[in-house]
Amino acid sequence: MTETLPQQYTTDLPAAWTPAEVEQGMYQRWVDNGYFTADASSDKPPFCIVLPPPNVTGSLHMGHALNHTVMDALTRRRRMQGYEALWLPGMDHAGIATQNVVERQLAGEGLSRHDLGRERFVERVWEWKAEYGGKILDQMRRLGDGIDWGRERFTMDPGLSRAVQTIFKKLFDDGLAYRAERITNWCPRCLTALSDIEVEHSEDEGELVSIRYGDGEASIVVATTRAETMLGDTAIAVHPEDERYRHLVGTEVELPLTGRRIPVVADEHVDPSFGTGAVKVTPAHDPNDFEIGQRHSLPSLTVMDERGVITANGPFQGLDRFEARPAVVAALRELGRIVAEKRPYLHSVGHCSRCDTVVEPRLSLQWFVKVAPLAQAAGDAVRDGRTTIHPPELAKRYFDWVDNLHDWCISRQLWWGHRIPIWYGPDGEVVCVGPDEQPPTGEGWHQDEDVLDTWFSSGLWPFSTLGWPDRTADLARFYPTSVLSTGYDILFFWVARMMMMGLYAMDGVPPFEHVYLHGLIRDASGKKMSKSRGNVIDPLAWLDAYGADAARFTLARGANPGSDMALAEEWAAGSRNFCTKLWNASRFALLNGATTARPVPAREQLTDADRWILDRAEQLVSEVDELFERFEFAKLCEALYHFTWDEYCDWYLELAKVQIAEGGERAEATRTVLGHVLDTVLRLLHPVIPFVTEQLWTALTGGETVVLAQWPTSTGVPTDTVAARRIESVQKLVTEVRRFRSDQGLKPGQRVAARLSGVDGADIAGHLGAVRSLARLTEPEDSFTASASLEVALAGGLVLVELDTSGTIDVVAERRRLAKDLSAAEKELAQCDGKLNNPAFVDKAPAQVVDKIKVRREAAVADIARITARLDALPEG
RNA sequence: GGACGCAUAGCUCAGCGGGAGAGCAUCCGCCUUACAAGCGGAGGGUCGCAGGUUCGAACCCUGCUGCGUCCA
Repeated sequence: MTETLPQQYTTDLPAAWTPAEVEQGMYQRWVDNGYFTADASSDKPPFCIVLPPPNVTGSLHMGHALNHTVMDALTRRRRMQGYEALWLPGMDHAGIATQNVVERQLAGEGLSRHDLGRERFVERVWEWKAEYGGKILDQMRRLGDGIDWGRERFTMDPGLSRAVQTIFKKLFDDGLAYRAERITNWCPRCLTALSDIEVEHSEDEGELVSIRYGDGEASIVVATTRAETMLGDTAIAVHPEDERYRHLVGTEVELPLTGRRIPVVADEHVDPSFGTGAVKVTPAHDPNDFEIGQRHSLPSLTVMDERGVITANGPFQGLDRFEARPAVVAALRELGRIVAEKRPYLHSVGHCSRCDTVVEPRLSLQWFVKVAPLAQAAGDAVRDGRTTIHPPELAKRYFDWVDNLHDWCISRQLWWGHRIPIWYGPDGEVVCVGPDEQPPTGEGWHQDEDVLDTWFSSGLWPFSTLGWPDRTADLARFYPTSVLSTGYDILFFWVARMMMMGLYAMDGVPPFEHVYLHGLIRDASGKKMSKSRGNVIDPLAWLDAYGADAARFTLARGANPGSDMALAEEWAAGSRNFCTKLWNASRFALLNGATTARPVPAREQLTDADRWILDRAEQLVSEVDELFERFEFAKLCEALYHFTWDEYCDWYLELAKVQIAEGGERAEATRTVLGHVLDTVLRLLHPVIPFVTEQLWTALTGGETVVLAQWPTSTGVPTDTVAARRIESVQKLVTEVRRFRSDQGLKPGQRVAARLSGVDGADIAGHLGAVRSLARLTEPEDSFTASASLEVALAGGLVLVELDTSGTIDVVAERRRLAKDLSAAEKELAQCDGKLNNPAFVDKAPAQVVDKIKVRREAAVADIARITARLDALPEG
């Protein structure tokens, strides 16, 4: 057979894989050729992932890199499986973050947003976006994201803004969006309300001050960590059953420093066992106090402005809240009102998740979404299995949240965002304006000043990006989406809200079939990465140093469901080594004429090694498939790594060398097996490491691209167990000889004459050439004198290997080697006897387990006898 | 304060009822004609502690300790 091998490809393959030189051009070719462009009109089954939109201000961090690797792998595999695969990109407008960035820029020019005015400021933000926004999109290209760039979306785009307005109107009309005066989480720095989950609690050091209110008989001690709020107290509350204070309920006591008299009220929500059992009530500055105030019709006295500066008349007016606190305490101390002070006092303090400023509960008029009915539906969709959460342990957390949800504060006192489509009339009219409606005009009409929470528009992402509210082809084709992949840290912020909004907007159809939640990235010692710790690893540094494939493989390989991932530079280097290994193995295969141009010959024309590696590849396909379906990225990477390195490279390539050396039909058959197995591996690896596999696969097959290659499927050929057993025997024999050689200090390259007996019984007579090649043994010649020997127990029987080491052997080393084997066998025997001598075990354990132990025992006994005999035969060392 | 998760080799993690595993790190020997980003070999663990269930527990149950996360 002298047919043409695809030589043009083999010679094209450089000696080394140089990702930096190849990746960008390769990526651009993929995009230009439209491989990632989804066709809504095809008749393929749909597969769709919407990208969790990164902030327009953001840049790529490891968490993104992980999530993108996952999404890309899922999408690429489906594409290869023949799905119409759409991975839809975009960004969100990040209200507070973006406004902050542009305000900082303005501050550099000595301006505030108020100097520009709302309209000009918003223009300015758009200008900023055009110039600096979306850096992350370019970084995504470097990662190799197989994304449909033609469908890129932005939450502030006209289409998505229209979706926001439409859904707001629907919520308003259904009575699910309402305006109310409530205590909300307020950031005195960002000057806006926040939703509950945008507040992060931490245990901070503060002070607990006990203050005596009233005098003499009518005095009550209350404790507080926020002394300055006492200026706004309008009552003291005690538990109605509390005997200590029963006589005071209904009376009034003097509020120090203010001269005001405030009532003592009885409220069941007061915990009589905490502190003195009496609490001060500041309805305008505390959510619990607000509730008490409502129940007892107490006035709400606001004593701070939006920046946290005291407004109450008196000596504290104009002080910041943190200056006012010690000042108030000092003044109270002077009056002899301080009963106790505990400092430092650890307690939970809320911080703005954006800027870390201590959140100030503030009474204000805000818009809310009534979430109860939406949350119920969102919970049910998961409960009844229409949407599956992976890993399932996280579903419980999801339920806990959606089942105990407070109404969602959606208005933000910002300028950058979707302005609330509510117009107020001169006579108190409130009109909600839909997307195709004209807002009312005329004297006294004005639009609500606030914008909507960014998460409100993000919540619409799975359908707004597909064209909703229009009934587009994309929407019909790709909704509900297949998988939503994101970190579990935004399960509530985003996933739960998309579930609520999707079910609400799309007639009860949930937005995803599967929700995959990956873990968080940590440093090598398991600590959270943060700028302050200085342990952040920049993914771009990895892309530069090791290539995109290595970075991706590292992340995918660490992605065990439900657990966080520790990362270190060595991990990436290891992945780079794997890519190099794959490269070199492919180069070897190609240099030796590996090909997919011919089909693999019929089984009976193949060797045990061929059949074994083909069967293993077959098993690998099913294993990888199953692991993909279960989102087990770490395990599927491990399986691919192990097969490629430990089986294909370490054994089959070595065995193939022997077969190719035979020449003729054997060599030709080997070339097709080499080629087909490599082809399978490259296709299986492509979703995770797209670049190197593309170059190798096109070189191997001459095909246009592996991006569109067909995903491997099982052929259904049954495993050849005889071939597998023989190869395992060869592996064991070779390994034992190598071990002997190493123990005896024989150089790896040194060829040693050897005589093998018992190979027929062990059923490996056909593999002597391979054994000799892999163990570096040569045929015994006439002068052969066995100076050393070892026995290897194989599945079929014992093999004796006699070696001519042309000299003496290291008796001490050999004795040590045998002693070790003996000790292992004795331990095995003891273990087996321990079980078999236990009547309860023999009686109750399943027969197959008992039989297995018996077989193991027999083997151990035989080993002991054999090794003991050899030790006895050994000369004194 | 409530809930959950995790404790397995030096490090990071698999395994979750019947012979303790991987990657990295370590030690020894090698530039053996694809690969020193490599090859061959080796060492290393009372599977957090204490009970219990079971013929049998790293694995199931209870308690404890330590660490972490989420919610208040």
